[in-house]
Amino acid sequence: MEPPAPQRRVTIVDVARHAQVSTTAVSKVLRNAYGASPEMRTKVRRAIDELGYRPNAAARGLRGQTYTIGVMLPDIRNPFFPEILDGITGHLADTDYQVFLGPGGRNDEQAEARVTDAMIDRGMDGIILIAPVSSRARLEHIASAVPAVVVGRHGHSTVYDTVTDDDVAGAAMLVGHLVDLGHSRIAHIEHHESDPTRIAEMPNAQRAEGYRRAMRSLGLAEEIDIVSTSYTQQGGYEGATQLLARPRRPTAVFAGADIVAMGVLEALAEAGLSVPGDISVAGYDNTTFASFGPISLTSVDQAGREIGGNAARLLLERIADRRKAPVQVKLSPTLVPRRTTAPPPL
Amino acid sequence: MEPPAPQRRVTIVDVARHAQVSTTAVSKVLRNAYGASPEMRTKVRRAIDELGYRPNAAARGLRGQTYTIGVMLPDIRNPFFPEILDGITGHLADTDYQVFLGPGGRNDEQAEARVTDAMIDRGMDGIILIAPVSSRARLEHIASAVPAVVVGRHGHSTVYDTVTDDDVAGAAMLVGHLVDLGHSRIAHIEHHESDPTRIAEMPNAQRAEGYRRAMRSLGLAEEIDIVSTSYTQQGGYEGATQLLARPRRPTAVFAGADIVAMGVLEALAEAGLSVPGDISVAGYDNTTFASFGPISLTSVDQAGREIGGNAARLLLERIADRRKAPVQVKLSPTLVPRRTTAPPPL
DNA sequence: GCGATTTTGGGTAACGTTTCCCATCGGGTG
DNA sequence: CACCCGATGGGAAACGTTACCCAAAATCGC
Repeated sequence: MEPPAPQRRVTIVDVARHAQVSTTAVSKVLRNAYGASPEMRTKVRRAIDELGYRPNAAARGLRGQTYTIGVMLPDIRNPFFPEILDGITGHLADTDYQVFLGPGGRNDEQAEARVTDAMIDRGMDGIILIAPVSSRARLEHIASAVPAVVVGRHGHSTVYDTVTDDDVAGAAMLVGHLVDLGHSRIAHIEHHESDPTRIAEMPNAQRAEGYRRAMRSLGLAEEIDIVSTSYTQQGGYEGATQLLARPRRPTAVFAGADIVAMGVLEALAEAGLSVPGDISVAGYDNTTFASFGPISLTSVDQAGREIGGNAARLLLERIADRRKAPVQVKLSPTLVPRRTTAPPPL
Repeated sequence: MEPPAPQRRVTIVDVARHAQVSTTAVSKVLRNAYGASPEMRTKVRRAIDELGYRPNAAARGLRGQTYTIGVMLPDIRNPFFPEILDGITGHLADTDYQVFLGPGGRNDEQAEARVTDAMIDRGMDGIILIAPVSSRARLEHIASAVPAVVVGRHGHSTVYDTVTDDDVAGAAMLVGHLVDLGHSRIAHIEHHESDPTRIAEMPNAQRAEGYRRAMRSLGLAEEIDIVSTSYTQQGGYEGATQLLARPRRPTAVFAGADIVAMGVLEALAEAGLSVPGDISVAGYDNTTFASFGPISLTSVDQAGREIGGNAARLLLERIADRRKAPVQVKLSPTLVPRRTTAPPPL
């Protein structure tokens, strides 16, 4: 008794033999290439179905395309990514491309390098980098090896396309909202960024800049008050603690990200302050939990699906023509007022 | 002026020439295979570094391994997955394997099939399926094509290993906790499952079963009250609405998942009921937002990292020996009491 | 009708690795 | 000193697909 033979996979040769044609013909049919008559097509397709043939991606990759798109995701916990991903997969659903996600590590350039290298090694046809923290040079290096689209990094490049949300405008909208409610002492918690090559490109910097500009243009330059921590719950907690220690406490806190706002809410609750009665709080990203009843956080919604859809579209265009001129798409966020913002106490 | 040649990638042949050895020798060094002297190894490694050579995964895949592990993720929004993923990547960090995530679709067997087929087409060395909804037959089919580990499906198989959390025990712990607080009218919101081939295998069914058994063994068989909706926020909202319409309202609601509990909290808030003053609420999964200050949801923590770590370990073992006997690992959850549960109103 | 052109189909050489061999070389054994 | 053996290195054939050709047949233009 032999062990059951590990059943060799059906190859293009098997299909060719079964359909009584050449492998070239089968290949042409598979790729909808020129040079196959309608009868040939139906004959081959029938053989494919009968044998349950599926092309071997490795063999294809050796010759060129792998029909695979890589999406680098630095932090899978960021609840904002699913929206982008939906946009990407939605756009790619009708194509032959398959999307795979490469998990990076939070703020970890090395992990990003590892993942992107792995994608390149695997001959992926294109890469979408979501909010990468890698240096500009590194991004250009990647893009020179494979068609790439960068999401969430402001700043132009000659080799890759970018899709961003207008963070400056979003921050300004939020400040406007708070001012309309009657606030003037509005503080901001930002993510600390030290690397000079990245500084202006990162969304956190843009949000802080949008905050500054809006405050100035609304005549509140004197009230500008920024605390630098990080875009984490912990960062929000610490930031709020610092703000509460101010002699003149702010009446509203604009946290640079929803997760930061969570930390702020926690600190305020511990301090016995009510939201929005004593102090208003707003986040950014409109993540899933922002809408949860007990939280109901005022936030700014980035058009996640559109970001993803645009990224996918640009990538396909770049795959089709690697030397096309790079495009920058900037989308507009929308304000989502909820129950954590209200007029300041009298 | 030529356009800059698209700079051919460095191949094993280039390395061999540069080191003045055969490609065979380079290959041996790369794979730490037998038949290369120490001097040969250093010489080749130097050439690899100098040229910045990286092996082409497609070519490797054509001959055998791709050093790629696929993780199928049906719902990227489920905030419980990152823990599992951390466990997986942590376990695989020191190996040559690279992890890629394949996004499925919520409760979408077809999407799962598409992703898993794509993984097989790409010659991935092994696949981890997280909480798949596919039929048993389909899972066995996958596992017969490639080493596979299934996470979150109870029920044994002869071809794949499984890693699960003891959902029956987790549900029982939660019921015990509520009973200890003094509750007896404890209702449960479950995810409706109709497919008979899956029914006993799915975690939702196990949680409901754990609830039933615990209620019975605590002498509360009469009080068993299950509402069947779905594991979504909407499902929680609807479930709670149904429960509030009961003539004898429950004093505690055990939602089958944290996200369900969010819907419950929303419905209760709308009904003007306070939590936990009027009614206690508990979830399951201990997702990130459960710990947020304003929510502070009592939940059950699955040992996510351990689940992932075990899955990765079992997969590597199975890759090493495809005919080893299948293993079932069942881990124990822990209760995380927070502020949404308290003694019932008098 | 006849040369020119288009359509149709296939042969075959890559692509970059791995793996199965075999050849060579030193040195130990009888 | 003949023989054998282990260690070391390399030649060459796959792996499954695509793309560049070329040949034959069918169609077209006049």
